[in-house]
Amino acid sequence: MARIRTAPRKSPTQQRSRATVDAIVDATARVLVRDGYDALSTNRVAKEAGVSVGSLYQYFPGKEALVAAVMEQHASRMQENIAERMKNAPPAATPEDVATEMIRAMLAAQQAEPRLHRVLVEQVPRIGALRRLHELFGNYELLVEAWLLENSERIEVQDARMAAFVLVAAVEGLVNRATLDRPDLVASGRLEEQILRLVLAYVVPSHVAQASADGRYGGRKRKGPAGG
Amino acid sequence: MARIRTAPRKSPTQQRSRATVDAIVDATARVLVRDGYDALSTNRVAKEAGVSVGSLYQYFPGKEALVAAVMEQHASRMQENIAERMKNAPPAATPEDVATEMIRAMLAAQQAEPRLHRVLVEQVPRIGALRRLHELFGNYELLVEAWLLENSERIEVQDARMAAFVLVAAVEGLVNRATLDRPDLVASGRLEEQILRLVLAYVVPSHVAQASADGRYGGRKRKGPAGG
Amino acid sequence: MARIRTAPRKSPTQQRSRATVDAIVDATARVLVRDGYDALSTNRVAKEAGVSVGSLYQYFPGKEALVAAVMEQHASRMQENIAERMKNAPPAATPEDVATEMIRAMLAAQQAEPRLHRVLVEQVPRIGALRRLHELFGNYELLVEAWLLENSERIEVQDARMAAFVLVAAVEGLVNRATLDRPDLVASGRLEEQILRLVLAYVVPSHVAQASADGRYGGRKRKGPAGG
Amino acid sequence: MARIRTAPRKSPTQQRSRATVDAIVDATARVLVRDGYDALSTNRVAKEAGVSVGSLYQYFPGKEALVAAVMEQHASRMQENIAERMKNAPPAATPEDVATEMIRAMLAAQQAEPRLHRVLVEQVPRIGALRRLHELFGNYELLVEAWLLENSERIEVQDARMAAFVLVAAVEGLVNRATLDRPDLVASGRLEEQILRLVLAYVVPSHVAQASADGRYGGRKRKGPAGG
DNA sequence: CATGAATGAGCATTCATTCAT
DNA sequence: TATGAATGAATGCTCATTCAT
Repeated sequence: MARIRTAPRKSPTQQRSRATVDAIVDATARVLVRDGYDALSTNRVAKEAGVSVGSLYQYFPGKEALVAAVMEQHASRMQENIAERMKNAPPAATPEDVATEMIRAMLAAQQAEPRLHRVLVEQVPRIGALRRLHELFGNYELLVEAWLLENSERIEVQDARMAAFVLVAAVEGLVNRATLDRPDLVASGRLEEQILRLVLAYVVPSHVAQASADGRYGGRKRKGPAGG
Repeated sequence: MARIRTAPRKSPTQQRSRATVDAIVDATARVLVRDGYDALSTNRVAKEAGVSVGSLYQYFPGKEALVAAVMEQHASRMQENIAERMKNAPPAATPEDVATEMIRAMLAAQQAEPRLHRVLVEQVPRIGALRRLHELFGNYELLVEAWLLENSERIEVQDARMAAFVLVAAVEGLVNRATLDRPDLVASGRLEEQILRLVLAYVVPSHVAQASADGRYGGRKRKGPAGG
Repeated sequence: MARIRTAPRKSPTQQRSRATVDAIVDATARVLVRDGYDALSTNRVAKEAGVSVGSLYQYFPGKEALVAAVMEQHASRMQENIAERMKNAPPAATPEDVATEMIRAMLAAQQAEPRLHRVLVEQVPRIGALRRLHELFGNYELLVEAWLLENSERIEVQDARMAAFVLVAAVEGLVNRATLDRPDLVASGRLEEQILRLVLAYVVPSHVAQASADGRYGGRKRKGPAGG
Repeated sequence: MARIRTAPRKSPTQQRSRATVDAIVDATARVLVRDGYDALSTNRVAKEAGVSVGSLYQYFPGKEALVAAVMEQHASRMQENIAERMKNAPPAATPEDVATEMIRAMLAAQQAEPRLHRVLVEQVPRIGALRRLHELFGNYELLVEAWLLENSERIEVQDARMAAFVLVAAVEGLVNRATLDRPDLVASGRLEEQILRLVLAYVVPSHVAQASADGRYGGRKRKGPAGG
C-alpha cells in the first residue's frame, strides 16, 4: 500500500483552466456512478469530459487524484448543506431539538447525491480518500462535543470528547450500513427516530427512560414509571 | 460491474493439492495485508505462495475468488472464536451479562487478526465476497434479536428486528472506527464499557439511567434523579 | 511454420490400449465438431474421452496428432465407402456410367459424416493434415487416369495424367465449395449432374455436344447442331 | 466459435498513425507468410512492425482483424490487377477470347503474391476474414454470369447463375491445387490451356468438340468426328 | 496550454507438457 | 500403465503515462 499522491498538480488560475478542471471532476463523478471505481480510468474520464488525456494529466497526477477531487467536492457540499441547515434552523429549545436537527442534517446531506455517495462509501475506501469524509465527521465530533459541554448540566456523561467519538462513530456506521442495506429505514424516517433514541439514550438515559415509557422513540409503552 | 464468479473451481482431493490450496489462501491474506486489495493480482499471489499461476487457476477462477476464500476463512474463524467463547462463558445471570459477553466476543474476534480484518472491511469492494461477512453480521443480528426477545419483559423496544439491526450496525461501525483511530480505547477497555452503555441505554434506558447515576458505564455521579 | 509431428507415438498392442486410443480419437472428432479446431485442446479431449492427459500423451504427441488421426480415420472410411460402392456397382456399359458412379461415390463419401467433413476441410488445412486427404485424391487421379486410358478410343485427350489431375482438382474444389456454400445443390442432385457434364465435356466434348443438344446435363435443348 | 470482431477500431487521421497502421498490416502479411496463421499473435506482429502492442490495439481489436486487413488489401490488389488487365485488353472478338482473358487475369492475380495468397487460402479459418475473398469470387461469378448471358445464343447452358458458380468454383480449386502441387503446369501455360478447354467444353461443348478434333486445347487429333 | 499517438509494464488466463505417485 | 497435480511459457489485452506536434 504505497502512499499515493492525491493532491492536484497545480491550481488552475485562468478561467479556461477552471472550466477544464470542473469538466474533469464532473466527468469523474459521472463515470464513478455509471461504471464504478474499478472501471474508471484516466483515458475514459478524459473522453467523458471531452478533454484530452494530456490536459487531464496537467491537473491531476492520476486516477486517485481524480477520485479524491470528487470526494472533496462531495464532502464540501455536504458540509455546506449542513451548515446552511443549522443556520436556518429555528432556535432549539432543548438538547433533544439540537440532536434532532444535527441528525436530520447529516441524513439529508447524504441523500443529496445518493448514488454518488453510495459509490464513494462503498468503493473508494481502498484509497485514502475517505480521510476527507472522516475529517468531516471529525468536525462533527467537535460539534457534538460542544453540544455536550453546552448542555453539561443535563448530560450524564463524564468524558465529552470520548462520548462525541462514540456517538459520531456509531451514527456514521449506522447511517452507512442503512444507506447500503436498508434504504427503506432511511426513507421511512424510522432510522432518524432510532438514531435519536440511540444518541439521547446514551447521553441522557434518564430522559429516554421517561420518553420511552411514553412511547416516543419507538419504545414500548409501559405502565409503571421507569427507572427506580 | 458484471457478476463475478467467486466460487472455487474444484475441490482438491489429494493431499498434495490440499496443501497447494492452503498455501494460496494464506498467500492471498498476506498480500492483502501487505499490498492492499488493488495491488493484489493472481500472478503476485502465485509467486507469494511459491506456486505456479497455472496451479492457482486450477482452483480459483480469479482474484475475486481468492479474496472470497480468505474472507470465508476469516469469517469462519471469527465465528468459531465467538462460539467457543460463548460456550465457555459462565452462565449469565442478567441480560447485562449476556450483552457484555457478546460485545467482548465481537471485539475479541476482530482483534484476532486486526490487520487482515481491517483490509477486508475497508478495501474489499462490495462484491459477493463480502456476502460472507454480511452473513456473519446477519447471524449477529439474529443472536441479538433472540436476546432481545428472550428478555422482552425488561426490554423497552418494540421492533426487535429493527433494534437488532441498529445495534449491530452501530457497534460494528464503532468497533471498526475505534480499531483504526483509537486503539487506545480498545486496549484500555473503555471502548467495551462505552459500547455496553450505548447498547443497554438503547434497549433499557431506565436501567442505564439508574446505573449511570451510580457512576457505572462512565456516567457522571449525580445526586438527585436525572431528567426533568 | 515448423514441421509438426503428427505421427502417433506408439501403436497400442494390447486390447485395453486399443480401446483407449479409440476413445481418444472419437473424443477428438466430437470436440472438433462441437467446438471447432481452435477450441480443441489435449486436456479437453482427454476429459471428453474419460481418460487422463497422461494417457493421451502416451499415444499422441500433441494436438496435431489427434487431428491427424481423426483425418486418417475419416479418409480411410471414405476410401472404404468408395471401394465398397464401386465393387457393388452394376457392370458399367459406357464411360459415362463409370464417371457417374465415381462421382456419386465421391459425393456420397463426403456426405457420410458431413459435419466432421466440413470441419476438417474448413479448419484443418492449417496443419499438414490435409495431406492425407490429398493422398486420397491422389488415388483418385490414378483411378481416373486408368479410366481415361481404358477408354482411350473414345476419349479426346492427349495427356491422360494431366487430364486426371485437372479433373480431380476441379471436382475436388467444386465439391468442397458446394459443400460449404451451396448445400442445396448437393442435396438436390444438381451438383452431381453438373459435375458429370463438366467431366464428360472435358474428356468427350463431342459426346456432350450431342447430349446437351438433347437436353441432358442441364444443357439447353436446341434445334440444329451446335458450333460451326 | 463465437462471432469475432474483424472491423478496425478507428481510422487513423493523422499522418503518423497512417504509417503505423501500414506498418502493422505489412508486418502481419510478413508474419503470416513466414510463420503461418496459428503462430501469428498480436505481440509478434507488433514486434515485427516495430510498434508497441498498445498501438496495435489502438487500431485493431485482435488477431482476426489483422488478418482481415491483410485479406482486404490482398483482395483489393487482386481486383485492381484484374480490372486493369481487362481494361487494357484488346477488344475481344469471340467469347473464347473473353474467357481466355478472364482466366489469364485470374491466374495472373494469384501469381502476384503467391506465398501470401497460399497462406490466406489455405490457413485462414473460415471466419469473417474470408468474406472479402468470397466477395471477390462472388464478383467473378457475376462477371462470368454476365458473360454467359451476353453470349447466350451460342451458349448451351440453361441456368447461367449455377453455371457461373460451377465454373468459378472448379477453376478456383484447380488453380489453387496447381499453384501448390503443379507449378510447372502454371509456368508452361498448359494449365491455362486446360482451364480454357474445361470452361469452354462446359459451356459450348459442340465448339470444343470441333476444336478438339482440330487439336486445339490439348485434344487429340482425330480423323472422323468424335462421339457416337 | 491542448492534443492524442505511442509506449510498455503488467495483469488475467490458457494449455501443452511433464512426472511423481 | 494410468493418473492428474503442477508447471510456466506464451497470449491477449488494458491503461497510466509521456511527449512530439
